[in-house]
Amino acid sequence: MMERRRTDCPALPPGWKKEEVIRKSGLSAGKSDVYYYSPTGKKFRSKPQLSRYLGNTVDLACFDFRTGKMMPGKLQKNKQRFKHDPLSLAKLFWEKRLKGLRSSDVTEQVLRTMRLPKGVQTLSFLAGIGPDSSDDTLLSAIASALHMSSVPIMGQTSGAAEKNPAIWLNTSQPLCKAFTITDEHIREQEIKVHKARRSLEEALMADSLARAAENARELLEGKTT
Amino acid sequence: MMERRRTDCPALPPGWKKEEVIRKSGLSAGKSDVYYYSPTGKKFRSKPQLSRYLGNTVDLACFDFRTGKMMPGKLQKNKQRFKHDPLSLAKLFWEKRLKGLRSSDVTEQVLRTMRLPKGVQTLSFLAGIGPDSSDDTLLSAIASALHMSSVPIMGQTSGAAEKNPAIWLNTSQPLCKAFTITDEHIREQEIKVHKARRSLEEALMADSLARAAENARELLEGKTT
DNA sequence: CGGAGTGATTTA
DNA sequence: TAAATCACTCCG
Repeated sequence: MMERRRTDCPALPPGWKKEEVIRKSGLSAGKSDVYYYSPTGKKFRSKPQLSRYLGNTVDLACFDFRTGKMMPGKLQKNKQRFKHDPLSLAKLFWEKRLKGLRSSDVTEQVLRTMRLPKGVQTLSFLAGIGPDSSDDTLLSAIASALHMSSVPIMGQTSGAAEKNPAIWLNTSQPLCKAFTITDEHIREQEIKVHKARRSLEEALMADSLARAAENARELLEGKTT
Repeated sequence: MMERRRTDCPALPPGWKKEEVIRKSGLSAGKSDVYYYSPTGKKFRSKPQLSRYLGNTVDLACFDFRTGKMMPGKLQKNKQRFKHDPLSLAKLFWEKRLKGLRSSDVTEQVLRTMRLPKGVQTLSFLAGIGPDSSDDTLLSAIASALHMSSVPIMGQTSGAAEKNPAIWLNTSQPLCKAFTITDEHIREQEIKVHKARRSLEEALMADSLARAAENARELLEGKTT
């Protein structure tokens, strides 16, 4: 059920165990904490603490506390290394999105996630969008464009949506977003999951759009510069 | 200038405070971080974060986060720095992309698109020499992203769906988004908090999207500045 | 689990 | 390159 199993850690001397505990609530819900246990059962919560204990018996310079593995490329600059490897990029994408989820301050999380990287932001001026516009504008512009051009409109929405007062629908417009939030009975864990999924959705969209827009920008600038 | 006293910030609404903290160790020792505190005590660590919170309540275009003062000559953001006729170029661009819209096998397309280094992506869609020998990759990515973002999460509790985002990829949905959060139980202590958060979330998102969609509609219907 | 403090990454 | 933003560690 839970991710609380202590696993062997090959990167450390025999007998050392690693454990990862997922945070269940609060601002950092979904994030995890990593612990290590010495052969004698002593718990270690950070790399410095581990280092102090092991002294020079083990060189932790390349030891990545979170993953529990030795990272040859020394420092955490490994991230940089992967940046240009397409496969790693794809992996990182999912990993990042799935992990960097905040559940509590959802409002800000979502808005921040929806903020588009440079590519799209640059594009926004192409779309003639005013200074006031948020990045959402561009997202919607794209969405609308797609919609108006080739995406068929299926039926509106389920009855659930219609009943909900929080819903926002504008049938006169190509882009509709409906929020249906029913909270009769709440179970916190459930919320986290749902919110996390929503964050994931947004993340996926933003990321894909960012990449696409980046190309667009390059194209357009290449033509005009 | 020095330590870490919270000072009033005249450039912001009454009650906002500014603080500068010098980093005392590590590689970045000696550098400083600037924080702001809302009247309610919430801490802000960057201008974007501040912006998101203040919304259009305060125009931060000229606000210099580090100094805490308005700098009239500082308009770095959202400014017209486009080169030729961006609007038509952009329109043309999207229009072209839209024609090759494909809804099948979007999963793979998205993944492939995300894997491609941006240089390759640009080339492939410019020259039509991509792996799929079409220049629809970008658009498909966008379409997929939109689909993903648009796929409502109905109340269903498919475990598969929760764990595999790709499952959403092939759904055909209008550009309507329905968020359904089904709550069962929640610890009483947290009910208020969560409800408050959701309310805020709804309000912000609905408003943001409404404005965005409106802008998009006007833009695409030919509104020319 | 929170969050101040610092590293890492992105932007200008 | 530095500055700004963001992410994460680490310890209470």
